[in-house]
Amino acid sequence: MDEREYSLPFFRDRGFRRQRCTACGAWFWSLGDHDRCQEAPCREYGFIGHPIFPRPYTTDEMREAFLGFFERHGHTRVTRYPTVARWRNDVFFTQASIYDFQPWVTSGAIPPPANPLAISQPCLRFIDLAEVGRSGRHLTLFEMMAHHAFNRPGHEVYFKDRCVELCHELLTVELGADPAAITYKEEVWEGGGNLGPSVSVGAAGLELATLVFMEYVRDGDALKPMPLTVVDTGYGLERFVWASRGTKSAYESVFGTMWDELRRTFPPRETAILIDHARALNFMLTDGVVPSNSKEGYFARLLLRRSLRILQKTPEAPTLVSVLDRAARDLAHVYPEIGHHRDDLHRVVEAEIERYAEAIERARGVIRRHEERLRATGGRVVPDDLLEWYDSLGVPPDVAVEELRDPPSIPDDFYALVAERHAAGAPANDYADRAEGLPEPPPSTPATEVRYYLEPYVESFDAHVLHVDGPWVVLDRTYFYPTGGGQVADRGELGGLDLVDVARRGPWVLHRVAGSPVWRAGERVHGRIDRARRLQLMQHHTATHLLNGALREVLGPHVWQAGAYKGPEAARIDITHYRALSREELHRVERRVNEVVREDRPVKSYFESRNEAERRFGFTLYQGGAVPGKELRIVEVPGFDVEACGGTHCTHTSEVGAVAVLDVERIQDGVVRLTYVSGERALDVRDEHEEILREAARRLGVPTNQLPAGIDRLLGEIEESRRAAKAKARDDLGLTAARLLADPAATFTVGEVTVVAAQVSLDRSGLQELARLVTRTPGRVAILAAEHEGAGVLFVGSSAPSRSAKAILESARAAFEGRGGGNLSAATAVGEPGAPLAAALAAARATARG
RNA sequence: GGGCUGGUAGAUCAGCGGAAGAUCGCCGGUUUUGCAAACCGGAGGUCUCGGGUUCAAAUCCCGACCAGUCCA
Repeated sequence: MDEREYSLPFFRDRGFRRQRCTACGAWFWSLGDHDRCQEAPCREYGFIGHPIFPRPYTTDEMREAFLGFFERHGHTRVTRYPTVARWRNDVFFTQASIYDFQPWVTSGAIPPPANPLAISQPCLRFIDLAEVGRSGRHLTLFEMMAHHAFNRPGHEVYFKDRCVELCHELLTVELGADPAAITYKEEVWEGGGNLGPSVSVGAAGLELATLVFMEYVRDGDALKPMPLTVVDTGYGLERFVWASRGTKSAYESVFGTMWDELRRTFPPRETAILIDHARALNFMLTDGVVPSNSKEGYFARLLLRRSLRILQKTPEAPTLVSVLDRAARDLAHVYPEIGHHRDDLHRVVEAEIERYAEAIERARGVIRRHEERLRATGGRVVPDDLLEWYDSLGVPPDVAVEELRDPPSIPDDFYALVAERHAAGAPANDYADRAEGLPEPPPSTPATEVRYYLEPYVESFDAHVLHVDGPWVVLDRTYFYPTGGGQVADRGELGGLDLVDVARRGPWVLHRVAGSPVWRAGERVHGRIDRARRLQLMQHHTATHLLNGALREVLGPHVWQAGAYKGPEAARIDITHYRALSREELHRVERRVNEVVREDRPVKSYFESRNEAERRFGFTLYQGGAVPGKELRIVEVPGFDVEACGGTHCTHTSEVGAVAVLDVERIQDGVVRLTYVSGERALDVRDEHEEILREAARRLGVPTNQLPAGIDRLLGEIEESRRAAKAKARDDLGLTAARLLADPAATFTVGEVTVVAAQVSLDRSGLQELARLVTRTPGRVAILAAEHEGAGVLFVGSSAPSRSAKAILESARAAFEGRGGGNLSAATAVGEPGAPLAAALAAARATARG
């Protein structure tokens, strides 16, 4: 990046000098003279015992100082976003403040909530999980304070120069740092195909902030200016607090009195881990993560289980729930939503604690048995076994070792070895682009005016064609609902052609018709919506909201929508929940939903500013993932359910008719799927079910209400006749065995050994059973032959140690070109079709005699 | 989303190519004033499901389903 990018008027006018770090070689700007940049590792920490800021701040004070400063300097304070980044499919968690605005705001698709804005965003990062408590500064939960500006052509807010000036003023004027101590290091930031200059702000060995200026798009080797440039800053709240206190580790500065409290029981490292994890868990669980074995849920489980292990090792340790509560109390000063649903959060945690105990219990059994088996054969447990057990049973090595009589030593690099086992490549981070495969209208095409929100009951309308591309048509206005929010697109007719799909792309609604329309731009066309289908979709969509509300009421506020689909045949909703639904819970949910339907509550749909809506309803608005836009469309059933939603809805709950849940399944750990129908479909499905019952009852010849009893009787009869058939077959075989033993043509004796040799008419398993009956008495040999499916089968059984079944079979095999084998007590072979079975039988008989 | 374990009697599990087992529980008997216990006997199985390989599959291979776990 060209050095002119960094030569800002602010630096030049204020007397900053461009200098070069003798350690890392980077250029930096400073008012003071430094041979090195003021960041680790180029220089060591100089602020321990000598704080960078003249007075100590608490975390809350520092956050307020930052936000207040930027508010006074023209920024709007924006509330935090959830730590679970539901609006993105490439990451699980919010890892930086700019994540809040990606991808829609940074791409220019929608305006930011305020411009410029200031925020302190709680972020979760798990990359350095192992360093937490060890390094003295790493955290899984931290707050990134930031000021952001989004500049469009003609609407410039501020960029590099003003940004650096604000930063410098914050540090030196607001917080009182020595201006000469600060260095601004020149760096380059790159990500997501964009890049730009960035400045790293350091003092006394500590990197305090990074100022990033997204400015260019990489186009091969060339750089093209971005139409929208972004000021992306990041100031580590915890670092600032640490810098104001200069304690040995950041934890003592950041964790306040909770640190001192837990330190009475735990060593520093464990204390730091417990508090850090408790803080992170409070945010994750409050924002709707349910611990599980996959996706974001796994990270909650990881933190919970790590904390549990520490607590379990210490006899006088408090409970995990009380540690979480204690951390929540500190956070709730600024984030009142933390701790709001304390009881529900406890239930979630207790469920996970129980599951961990079960997993460990299961593991103990496996480990003990494994060692016993090894000891029996003179082997012993090796370190590799510990790895295997951690991987497949979830038992940490120190717990496994407790269970062993002769434990191996735990490898020092245990967790590195685990990582090695999972060396497989990372999953593809695909931004699923729904627009893919859709035509792109020319940019000059005016936006489609969407009418389905305002007048959801309109059935036919006229509109003008704006653009035609193959079967796709763009209109100036439309009442057709495009696929979105889990609701499938409308059908109907457009200009006399069947409408087969509707999709949204940017500001346009694209209509796909069957055939090739020859319409010109400006032509007037008539649209007619498939009314019955649309009504059904509306009913399903509203039913989804009602169900969601009822689920949260019955199961608790940890329930979040994790996906939904509303089709004309049925609808389904996936929810986060820590176990399968019981019949009783489902029953209560169903009752509640239908109660709300009968109460005929209004379903209000309206637009509201994002900030106002979030203030009134909180982030549970975003059940279907985040919705872009400064204005949100709110769908509210007062006192029951409020969601940001772009779908079409009934105006009163009674229009839903009824909601019938057809199926409940646990689709993965932590996620339950409900499939249901409403409206006309509920009646149809009820009719179908009744018909199935009636038909089943008719076939069974019982009244419908006696169906279960009738089935029991039938099953009993089947079971009985199965037993009878089995008994009869056994009896028949017994008779055959007795007959053969009494038949001198079939039976002869050699010394102590009785040999039965005969050709019978049985299938393969019949031969085996008969041989078994004969050889139940010791000292017997059974040589049985049968024709089966055109080929000869020979079965030899032996209870005489002197006669090997296998040897007898081997001697006869060649005679009928048989293939087979066996062991001392049983052997079988199948011959070639047409080969002489009698000869084989004779050969076997001869061997048994001899 | 990917890897790894596992799915056999009511429960916990063994068996890992040659004729389905153990322990507990259950039923019956002996013994005992009664209970517990001991001893003897018995019932209980579509070895998760579907394909394949093989003379032969609970066992090996492939695929589903279910559960557990680790990693992103």
